Amino acid sequence: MDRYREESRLIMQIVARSGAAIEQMSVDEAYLDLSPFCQGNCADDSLRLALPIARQIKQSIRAERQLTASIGIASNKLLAKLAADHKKPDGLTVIEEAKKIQFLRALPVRALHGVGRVTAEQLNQARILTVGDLQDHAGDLRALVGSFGPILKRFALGEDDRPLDLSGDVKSISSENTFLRDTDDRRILRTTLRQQAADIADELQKKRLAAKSVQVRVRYSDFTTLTRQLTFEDSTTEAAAIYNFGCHLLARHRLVNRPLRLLGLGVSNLVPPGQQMLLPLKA
DNA sequence: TCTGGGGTCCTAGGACCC
DNA sequence: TCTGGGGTCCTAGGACCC
Repeated sequence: MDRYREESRLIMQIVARSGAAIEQMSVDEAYLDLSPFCQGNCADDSLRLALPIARQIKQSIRAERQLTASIGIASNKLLAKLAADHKKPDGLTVIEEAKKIQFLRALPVRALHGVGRVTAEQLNQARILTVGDLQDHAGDLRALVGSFGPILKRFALGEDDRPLDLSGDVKSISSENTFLRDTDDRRILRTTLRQQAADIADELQKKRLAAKSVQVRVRYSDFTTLTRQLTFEDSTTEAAAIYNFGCHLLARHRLVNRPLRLLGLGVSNLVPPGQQMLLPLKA
């Protein structure tokens, strides 16, 4: 895994040479905003101006890392991702504004960002199978998918105004383990929790953060999954404290009343370390 | 996919305060 | 004492993404 991370870092360095603003999504995926370098006479002209930059990135990755990369060029994140996935190992796909409706029509609804197993099932039951069906749907999608309705409609039409998230802010850090065999052996559970607390404390230190909430997660043999969390006034960076809160949560809610398939520990409510509590001001 | 691990966001209910 | 409304915080679960 560390090999992956290192490779990822090197490739992101190559990508960064484009000068574009970058939002890294995972070890092997990132969005680039090339709009400052690609101002054409019309939207599709601008997209075409991105082509040589994309070719250069692919070539550098191949020359320097002996790896292929798939790139999608489009006017927003939704379409760029679909374009990148269009041809997989070594692709370069442009979705032009003039052709986006047509490109989307035949795709299953599941292809759209935010449509997972459950939402796809909801839509399918209403006989909405493809993105084309969504485009043609006259009624209010809120009846089917709640507040996601208006966004889903826009996605179906290839419209997406989500900006790149360049902040790099982390909201939570967690670690979990699935046991080879379900267990309620306290020694095994304590050892696991202690290691997880140590890993989390390491990450907190690397990211220069402290946590104000601790959360445990258990999963039983029937796949029932429970989480319990605790928020405190002072923040912590210490493995021992995180471990203790984890033990406390497990005990207080009697979560180990049968063997566990999975045990997880996490922190959230992250703040700069050593931050003092703000005292309420009274006039 | 009889199901691994690390995340984010949304919703809904309850507690608490004014 | 009971009633009401609004706002905020915490908690838990679930859907989704990579």
